[in-house]
Amino acid sequence: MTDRKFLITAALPYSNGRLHVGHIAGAYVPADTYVRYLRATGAEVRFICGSDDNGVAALKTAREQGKSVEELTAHFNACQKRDFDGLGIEFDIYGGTHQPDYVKTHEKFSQDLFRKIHEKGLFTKRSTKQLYDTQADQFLPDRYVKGTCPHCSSDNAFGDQCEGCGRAIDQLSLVNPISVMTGSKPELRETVHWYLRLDALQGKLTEWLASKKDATVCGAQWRPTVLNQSLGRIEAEGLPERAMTRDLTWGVPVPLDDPDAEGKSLYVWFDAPIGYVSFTGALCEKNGEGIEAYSNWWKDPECKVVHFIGEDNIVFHAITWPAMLLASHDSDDLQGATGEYQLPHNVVSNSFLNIKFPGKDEEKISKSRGTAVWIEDFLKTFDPDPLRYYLTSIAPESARTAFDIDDFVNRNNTELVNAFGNFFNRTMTFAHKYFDGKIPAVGSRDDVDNEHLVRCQQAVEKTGTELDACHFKAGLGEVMALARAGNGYFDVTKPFLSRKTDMEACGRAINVCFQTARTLTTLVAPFLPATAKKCAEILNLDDNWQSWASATDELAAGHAIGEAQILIKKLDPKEVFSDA
RNA sequence: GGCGGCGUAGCUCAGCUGGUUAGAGCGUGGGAUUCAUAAAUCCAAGGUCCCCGGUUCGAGUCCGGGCGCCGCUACCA
Repeated sequence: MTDRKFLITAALPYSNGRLHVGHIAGAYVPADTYVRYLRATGAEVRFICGSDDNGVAALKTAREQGKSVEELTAHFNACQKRDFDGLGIEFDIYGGTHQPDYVKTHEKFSQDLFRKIHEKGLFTKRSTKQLYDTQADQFLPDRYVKGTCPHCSSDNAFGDQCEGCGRAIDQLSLVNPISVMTGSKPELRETVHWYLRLDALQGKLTEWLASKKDATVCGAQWRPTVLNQSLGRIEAEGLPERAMTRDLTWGVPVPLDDPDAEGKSLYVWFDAPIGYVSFTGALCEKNGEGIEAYSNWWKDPECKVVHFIGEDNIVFHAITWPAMLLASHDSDDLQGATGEYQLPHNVVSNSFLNIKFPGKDEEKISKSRGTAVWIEDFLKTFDPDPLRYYLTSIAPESARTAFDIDDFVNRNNTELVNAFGNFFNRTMTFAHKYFDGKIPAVGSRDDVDNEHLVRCQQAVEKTGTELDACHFKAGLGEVMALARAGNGYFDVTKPFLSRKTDMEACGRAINVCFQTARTLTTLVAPFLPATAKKCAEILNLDDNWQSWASATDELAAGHAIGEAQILIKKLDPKEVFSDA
């Protein structure tokens, strides 16, 4: 087990806004849970994230807020980091593609990869016409041009799609185009860009993706949506060349000795995933291994790279990004030979989270419509673990689900508190009342005791199996099932009766309850780290308590436990709603 | 239009390569109990597994068709 090596990434949040529950449910809680589990099994893991700072969207927001783009992205980078910290999502490094401490390294990595692909002849240089905002002094992406729809004459049409009739629009066919950046009338200009030859890579990519269909062959369970969406797309439309450069100065400069490259940046979707690599380099440097040690993670076939993303990122992480990596290869090895960038071992994607307010229909989370539940606000009222619990239990693993504050409170109270918290609490208080705060003697266990202990062992295995497969909802379900089984055992053995008649039997039962609590502590740790830590303190466990292998190590009779305390607070729906 | 996902108990959802009386949690009704954050536990009621057809000894599970909801369709990330 200890020879396993993983590099886990969570999607880089774009640094022009705060984080809401949808972001967290999609990529971050699952990734953090996975990392914690892998570490518990003894794997060597690095967990990488950071902000995606480049691109025109940050410029636009900065302009709207009257800030410099550096100021804006630094601000939100810090906000996001705070939110992650508050939720117990612990990256080994939280970088930023244009943050002062990372931008140089990031540029170097991005430019190196671009050059490498260029040398391999997998870019096509081509000229196109595009709208230009003379006031903002920049070319306008489709979405940044507004105008009248050529189909339905709606005034609410953008350069990519009409909001009125929903039809796709060519930017140049818009009637009376207006720049969203400045409101001025754009003019048509000629521009040159470098296009990635996805067409040339299509065969290899298809083969690579197809190899992920069989988990027993590739060793990773790809979610059907990720695979089918990507393969379906390629099969239906093929892969055309895609521009990987933009007319923009806020980004990574195009590293070519070519007058046409002047004033151009790499497309933000080209450089963003390279952030995973450059932040790894920065982490290695910080750890004193030197920046080049990144290759121990990225260019070693023994290391498994797993990306956690939201559904909007599927195409980029399952097609474009692997294409970039493939394009850099000298060998024909699909996954990457030693010394070459390894293609992702898995891409784990969740659907989006909708939101459901009391008395209203389920709807999309939207900043502009004010339907987002911000992490910052949430953490002012609630502890992080109930949110982690809720988001994992309703995780949109196969279809969209909805965040419902009513449901959140209910699940917290009826599941987390009543089943899990209560089992701990009744065991602890019982031991304090009748066994002087010490683990009672094992006694001579009977079938009921032994069967329950076997049940604990099975829970460890089942939870592990689910987590290995990135089935977080199911994994958490196994943990909760054990907590319920613990309650069942308590009720069947009735130590509260035997304490009056047979202290040996009473102690025996409580001893088994403690072993169960011990196991639960390790099992719940990947999901609810703060709660697990509390459990470990209460149980007075040694430093190795998170190790999966030690989950069923028995607490010795006589072992002293700490004070009993409430693990999870019960929430009063009335108070919660008055806040919302 | 094309591609993809979803449609299973009142609610939220599990059901891998087809196989005994279709599962869990919540909710509801009831029993028994008191160590516990008035919690736990046990039992029960509740389903045409969206519809039609096909393959099969046998389909919620595979195939074809249809209906409904949703997402994607790349140069906004």
